[in-house]
Parts: sequence; structure tokens; C-alpha cells
Amino acid sequence: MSHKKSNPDPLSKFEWTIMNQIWDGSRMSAREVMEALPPEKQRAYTTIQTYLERLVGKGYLEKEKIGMVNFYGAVVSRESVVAGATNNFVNQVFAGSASRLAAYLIPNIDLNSKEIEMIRQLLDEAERGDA
Amino acid sequence: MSHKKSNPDPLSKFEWTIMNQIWDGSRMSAREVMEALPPEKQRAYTTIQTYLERLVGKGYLEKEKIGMVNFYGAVVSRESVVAGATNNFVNQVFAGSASRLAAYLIPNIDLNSKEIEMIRQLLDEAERGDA
DNA sequence: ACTCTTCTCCTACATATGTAGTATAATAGC
DNA sequence: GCTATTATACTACATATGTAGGAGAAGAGT
Repeated sequence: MSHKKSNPDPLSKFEWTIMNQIWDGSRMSAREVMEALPPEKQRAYTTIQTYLERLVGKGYLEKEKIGMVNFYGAVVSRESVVAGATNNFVNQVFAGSASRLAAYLIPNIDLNSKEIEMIRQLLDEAERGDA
Repeated sequence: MSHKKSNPDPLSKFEWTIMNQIWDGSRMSAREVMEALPPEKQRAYTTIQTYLERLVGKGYLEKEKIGMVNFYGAVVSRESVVAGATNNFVNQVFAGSASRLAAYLIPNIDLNSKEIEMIRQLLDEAERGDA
């Protein structure tokens, strides 16, 4: 199998911010998204609306009007978008070598012992080739 | 220690392409950069020039004119830029959790046994707290 | 019914990014 | 010395991204 259905246009910085809210929650209105944003990411209400509409245009969200209000829900899974973005990032920054990224990452982040255990676990599985 | 000297403006996609060439090599002219680019990244000669100049403007490159020709060299280390970009990326896409990124990464990339060993090694060191 | 609030829809605009053309200067070959 | 090549400096322009204002509809409170 190798037909990787490619996602829509890549997400821009603030588009990620919006999408993260909706993926964390579910179907949300502009107001709800706005209220869920942390203080440093607050924007004008109509700015949120603009992004929501652009994301519909790009095929990331669908809109459903209930009464007077539009609700927006994700139509692409976070997983697939994250996968695509990670790939792009690795290509851009680590010249395609994900293991180079891993090698960079591990010593440079704070991992607690539980996380370290978890990663060991994953490595074991990767080694055995469990999918 | 906590004064992280923040890099200039973030690099855009094609700016990364250019910077990677220069980091891979060293001081290069526009023509040299152009010739070093893989076929799918070929652009008009003046496009390369434009990027080089923008990168000087952003503080990533310095320009030295030798005879008629400008040569461009990096003034920020690849490491620091990669570090910054990785941070931004992790924040954007993995909501700040690098271990979540690791958890995503490990099962999703092909690691050969040498790389797996290397990462185990790194985990051991991280655990012991060797800097 | 009138007013305040809160939506939606549409429009606008600055800055960033991708992409390259033109005019002009220097140089290398005949 | 004239011509072809190649480099620089400057200008241009489309699309993307960040950001938001205004007009007008709908509903809430009195």
C-alpha cells in the first residue's frame, strides 16, 4: 500500500492554533474557539471567523449552521495532518532523516522516566517490527 | 543559563533550501548555490539572488564581494536554527510535548538497528542526566 | 415596538513569500 | 574594439497569511 492520500494545503501557524482547538474539542462555534484560546493567542472575533472560513475553504473543516450560529468540525484527522507536517518538517530541516531528528530531540528535551520507558517500549516494538 | 539568543525571523520553505546548501558547503556565490540545488528545486538565477539578499537582510547570511561576484556565508549556526525551528514545530504541532513527538516518530519511521541502538544509548544518557 | 447584543457575510489591507524580469556594469573572446 | 556572457542592483507582481472593520439580520430584554 502506498497511496498516501495527501492532505489539503498545509496549515499556517495560526491555522494550527485553530485546528488544535477543534481537534482537542469537537464541533465548535467561532465564539467557542475564541474563548478556548489562551490569552497570548487571542484575536478579534472576526479574525477567528476568517480563519474558520479559510479552513473550510482548504478542506479541513466543515460548517453546519444551527439556528443563527455556524459550528465547525474537523473533516481530516489530526493524525494524518500531523504525519504530513512532520514529514515536511523532517525534509525541510533534517534533510529527510527522521533518525537525525530523533538524535537531535532526545538529548535536547526533558523526558521524565515514564516517558523514557515509553520510548524504550516503542523502540522494542519497532525492533520486533510490530506494526 | 537561560538567555537563549533568539534567531532572526523564521526561515520560509525555500529559504531553508538555500540555507541548507550553504550550511552543507560554505561560502557560496548565487551561481554555486543554483548549481548545487537538486533539479526539482531549480529556480531562475535571479530568484536565487533574491533569496540570498533576503537572507542577508534577515541576518542569516553575510555577503562579501570578491571581484565582481558576491559570496554569501552563514552567520548563524545550523544547530541554533534547527533548535529554534524544532521548538516552534513541536509547539505548533505537538502542543509543546516533545515526548508526544517522539511517541509519534518512533513507530512511524524506519529505523535500522544501528539507529535504534543509538537512540537507546541517548535514552540511557538522558536518564543518567549526562549533559 | 425599540434597543442592545451578537451573529454572519463581505470587504479591506498590510506584510510575507515565491518568482522573476530589466537595466546596467564588468569581463572574456575574438 | 566589439560582442556575447554573466553578475549585480533594482523593480514588479501574484498569492498567502495575519488581522480586522462594517453592514445588516436575528434574538433577548424591557
